[in-house]
Amino acid sequence: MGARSGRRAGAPRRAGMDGAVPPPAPAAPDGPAGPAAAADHDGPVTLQDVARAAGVHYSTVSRALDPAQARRVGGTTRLHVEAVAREMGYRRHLGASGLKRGRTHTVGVIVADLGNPFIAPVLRGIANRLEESGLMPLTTETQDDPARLARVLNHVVERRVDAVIVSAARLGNAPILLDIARRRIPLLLADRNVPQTGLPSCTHDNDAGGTLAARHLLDLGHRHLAQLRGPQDVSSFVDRGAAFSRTVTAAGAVELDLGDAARTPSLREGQRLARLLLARGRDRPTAVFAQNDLIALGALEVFADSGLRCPADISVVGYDDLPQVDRVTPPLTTVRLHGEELGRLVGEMTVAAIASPDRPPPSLTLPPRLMVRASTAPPRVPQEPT
Amino acid sequence: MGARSGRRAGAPRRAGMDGAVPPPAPAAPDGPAGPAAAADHDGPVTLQDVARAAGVHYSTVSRALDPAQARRVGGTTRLHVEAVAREMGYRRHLGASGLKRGRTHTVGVIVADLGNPFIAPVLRGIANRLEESGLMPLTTETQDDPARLARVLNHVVERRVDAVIVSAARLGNAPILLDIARRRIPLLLADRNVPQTGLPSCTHDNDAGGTLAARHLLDLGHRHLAQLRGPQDVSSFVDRGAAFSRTVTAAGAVELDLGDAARTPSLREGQRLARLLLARGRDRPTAVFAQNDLIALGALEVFADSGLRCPADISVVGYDDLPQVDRVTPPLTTVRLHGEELGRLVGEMTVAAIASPDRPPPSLTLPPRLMVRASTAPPRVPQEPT
DNA sequence: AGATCGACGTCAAACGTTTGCCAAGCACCG
DNA sequence: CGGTGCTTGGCAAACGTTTGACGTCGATCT
Repeated sequence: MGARSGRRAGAPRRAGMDGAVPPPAPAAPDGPAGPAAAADHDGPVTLQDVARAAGVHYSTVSRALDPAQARRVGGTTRLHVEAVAREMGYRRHLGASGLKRGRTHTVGVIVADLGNPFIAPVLRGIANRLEESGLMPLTTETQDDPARLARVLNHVVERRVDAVIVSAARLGNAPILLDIARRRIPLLLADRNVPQTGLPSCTHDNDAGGTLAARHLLDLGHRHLAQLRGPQDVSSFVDRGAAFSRTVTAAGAVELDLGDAARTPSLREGQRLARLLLARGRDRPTAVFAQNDLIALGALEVFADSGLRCPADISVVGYDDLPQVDRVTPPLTTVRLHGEELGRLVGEMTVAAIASPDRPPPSLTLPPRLMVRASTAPPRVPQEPT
Repeated sequence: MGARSGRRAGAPRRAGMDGAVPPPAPAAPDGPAGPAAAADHDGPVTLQDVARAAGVHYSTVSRALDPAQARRVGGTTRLHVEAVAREMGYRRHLGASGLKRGRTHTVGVIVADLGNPFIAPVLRGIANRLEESGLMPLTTETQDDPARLARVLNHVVERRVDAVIVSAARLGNAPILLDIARRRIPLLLADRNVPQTGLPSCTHDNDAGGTLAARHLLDLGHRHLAQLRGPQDVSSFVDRGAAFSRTVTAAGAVELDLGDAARTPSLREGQRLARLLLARGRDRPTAVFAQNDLIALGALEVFADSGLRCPADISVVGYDDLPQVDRVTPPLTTVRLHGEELGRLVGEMTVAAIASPDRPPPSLTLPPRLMVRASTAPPRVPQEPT
């Protein structure tokens, strides 16, 4: 080497912002993070640059800066190198590092809908847990579009993420998920399961949740019930629906089959289903279980518009306990999930899966909890008090 | 290489799921994305592997697969190579590619709080626009913690993102932001501005928004007003607050100075400010401008709890028009922003900034719009009808 | 004193791509 | 038939790291 052009010659150069920058104030020329200057080429500072400046070989710099290898280099040298590196604002190039080490310290996180309030705590839990292990989530949403899921998976594969967490899985996505698993990329399912794949998952106990909802309504005395179902290609909805039905039937009460389900777990679809329900006329149940809060909110709205009072005329149970549902009218009885905890756990599982890819972590379920509020009450005229 | 252990010997192995797998069905052995097999080593398929299988040099494969270079290779060869690559499930290693090309096709996106409903559409807008240009957002939240912001910025720098979009900027973050800019990483501010830095930004017109809110209340006849301020180190709140005050004063009405501001733009802080306001007793204004909807919701709750009726006793204007605020009681009058549009625009700016890093794109502002609902009404006893 | 050892550094070969350059082959033209 | 130009494909040098395999140098042991 040695024969590179000039060294620390030339003007300091204030790397960055040469082109028209409107306001003058450069404000704090030396930020807290150091000058970040002094490479003899443009582009970021490299190991070479630091090595030259510190007067050692670049492999020494690499070792000095890697805690795991730091004992391979003398104490004073290490301190010196560290000082120089900090001074120059060196940041290691994780892409290059990953090329060599085969680890990108990045985990793909794929969710269905960032706008669903339920997802934020989950992401927070994941991010916090991953950060503890030096990993960073690469989050994307699919909007429940299979084509988009495929594209996103492609992106994360190209980026060679260390693992993928999918919380956007629909039952039909099994093949494409298995394709990822076949690439030996650890794949974890969060919140939504796809049992046929046998992939490790961390979900809420939808079975328990559905049972909870049913039992509550039965205990109140309801004998005519119905469900406003979420998309039936999502395990969570199927499971909680099945548990609800099972419990209702076992109690000898009757469940009206609406014959349709929401295409997306959204307010709008909740409205549609509610209208469908009202169309049943005299057949109408005294209580409904909306398979998630958004559907419940949509339904409440339709009920109110058609003069039906909740809970006097009809009781409504939701699912998820979204942030504001205790503030709508009437405050919604719902099943509470602990999103952040779930995120944290799946983060934990991910770390484990990366550490030993051949031994996938066991699946987990979290218990839900019923939040009783004002949207449920005994039926006005208790049918068949038995 | 060559002398690695076994090849395609051994059982199929169902990659990554040896441990207890409950359901049997392997489901669709060949997914739509191809077999993804047949490298003579473990780990992902490389150019070398494809080249060997196709009987050409790996540089030829590289070219055949790059649309921009594809004309450098003969038609039949290209088709053959493409077929083999698809067959083998080859995915290019973006890390390695980025090392050579200096482009990661990744953009860091930093937001304050993923749980804030306002942010989801913004992220959607950004993601959609970026995807059109083959970029992928790397999204993280800082929870408005400066230390966390620093960590996150460090992460994205280490990953050599092509640009960074910061929507979590507080005014005090100027130095650390400039540190990024000094590294010649294009940096765009979304929603929140930091004027001192002169960085390009895309924000809502908070000046217009604050004016809109003030004018509405003044037009209703209110003469005694107050603001429930958001964090005063965030440009958006400062700006809309200033505009509000200016308009109120110009109209000769009086604004009560609460002497405090929310530490975070959250429901809880809204409650605190509302209690502070009530403590003023007989001094109480007839209308308040909450600088965002969460604060407004918190305040509404406190008002209701203390027997104050809205809008009869006190009018409330919010800001953001969050998804559910038309469904609380009373439906909230608020200023609507178009988050997705903002996201899209900042995505656009980002693409431009990456294309020509020396010519930062001009800043933009989007006009807000007042949504009048039931939380505002004329004061019960119009003071000084003039 | 010679062998051995530990500590500290350097060398150089990867990792998977991209790409400037060269060479071979071919067609075409004068 | 020689020259020119075009097409196609191979070669090899990067990009910034990591890391196994040496060296070198003192110090310690026998």
